[in-house]
Amino acid sequence: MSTREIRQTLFAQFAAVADALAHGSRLALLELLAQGERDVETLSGLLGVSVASTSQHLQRLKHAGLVSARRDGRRRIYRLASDEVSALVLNIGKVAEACLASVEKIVNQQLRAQDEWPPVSTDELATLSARRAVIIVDVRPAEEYAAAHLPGAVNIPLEALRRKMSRLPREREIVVYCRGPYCLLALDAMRMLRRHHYRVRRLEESVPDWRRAGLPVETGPGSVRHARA
Amino acid sequence: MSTREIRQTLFAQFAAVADALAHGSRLALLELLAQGERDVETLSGLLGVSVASTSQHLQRLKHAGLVSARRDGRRRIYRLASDEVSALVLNIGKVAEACLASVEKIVNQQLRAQDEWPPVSTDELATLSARRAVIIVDVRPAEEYAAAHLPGAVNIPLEALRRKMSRLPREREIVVYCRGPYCLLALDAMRMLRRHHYRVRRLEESVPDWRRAGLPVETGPGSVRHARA
DNA sequence: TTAACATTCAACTAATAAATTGAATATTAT
DNA sequence: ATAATATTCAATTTATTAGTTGAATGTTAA
Repeated sequence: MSTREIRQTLFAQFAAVADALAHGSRLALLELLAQGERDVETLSGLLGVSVASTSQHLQRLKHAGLVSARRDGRRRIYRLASDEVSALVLNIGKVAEACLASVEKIVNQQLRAQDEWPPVSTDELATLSARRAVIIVDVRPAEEYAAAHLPGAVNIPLEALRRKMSRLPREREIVVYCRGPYCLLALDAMRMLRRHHYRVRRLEESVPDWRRAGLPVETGPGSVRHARA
Repeated sequence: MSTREIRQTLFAQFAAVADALAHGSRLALLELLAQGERDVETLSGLLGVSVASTSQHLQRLKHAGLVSARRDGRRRIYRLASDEVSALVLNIGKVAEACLASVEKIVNQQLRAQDEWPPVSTDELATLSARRAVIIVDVRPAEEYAAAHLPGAVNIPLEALRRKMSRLPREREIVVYCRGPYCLLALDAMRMLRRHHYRVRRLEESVPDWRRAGLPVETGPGSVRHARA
């Protein structure tokens, strides 16, 4: 195999990975799978895309090696091949922000502008959390919280927030997080909490980043105490 | 603009970036442009792809915001929009290595296997270089060396190496580098030097990484002394 | 065994992409 | 002005892709 052939083969394979990423739905699927494994129908629902279409996108991702699948009864459960994949998706987002004016505009006007205060950094959160100065709220769906969440975080899915908000004390600052910087759940939560005069900031990092950084995550469902009306 | 629309727009734009990367020739173009700006004809020659095709690939990259172009006389000079783009290309390579068995095999058998000793790390090189324990050899073409090279490196393009090798002292260890981990120039150089009983290792990082890490690079052509027969 | 279910497969349509060719454009040199 | 040059544009062919529909597969529950 000549030097030239090796180079061409390598870059062609890299291109195959990029090709697998080259569709909005597939990127959204990877963002979801970064939170934990899921079956096809659930993904289809969360995405708002037909089951057949979702299945085919998942198969393309699998063919590119970015996800793997296993059977569980009559369901097929897909999972990310590696946390590196979600880092790659974030990297694409970062480059898109840097290189595409249209993206930069959306991010600044629609996402960043909601943040009256700058997002909390991972380091800062560690400090605040250690001296119990903040309440960490995970606003993702219960399944994703159960798969992995930040140590000490409580789970209040966005859809339940209005109902359960009253349990949150107003004295302590609240830090919300969701699936990552391009997930909008935390922004919606922040807006809602601010309207009710909570002090709330956002954590940009999320579980996949946290785990990739070698920091510990907790697993298991939210407490029954919180889940009761 | 609804939350859902924002999310879909964002991911669609991210997908456009991935789409721009989804071709072997375009990834190879980005690797070349990461070394410094270049005109279309030169890129076409280095790539071994027709001028028209090269031009069209460059335009797609430009449309995605990954490169920019300026005129210089009758030439059109393309350059990377940001060093982040070359980091993204490396990230894709890394994920491809982790996720695609075929890539992992090629990298291990064809690239890594050539390294009898592990590559030099950036930190190690800094130490070795500070006490003049090594000679750093940049085996890229002269234009790329001139655009930016590691401090203290001498330029011996691979094609000139056989002729100029004798100038290298055998007492000191040699560290070679080229365009990055997926460029094969340094490997060829290493093989050639080892056949002539030089002690030689490889630096995996390259100029774009070096610069992105905030380390200083030098510019300017190689010395006349070295260029003379 | 049969029915119900989750997922995949196969076939189809419409849209998009890659490479090639020759013409068109813009800049410099004569 | 005119010729030469570097690049882009336009048109073409061929191949690939996304989404839809309905049938096929494989698993569990009745």
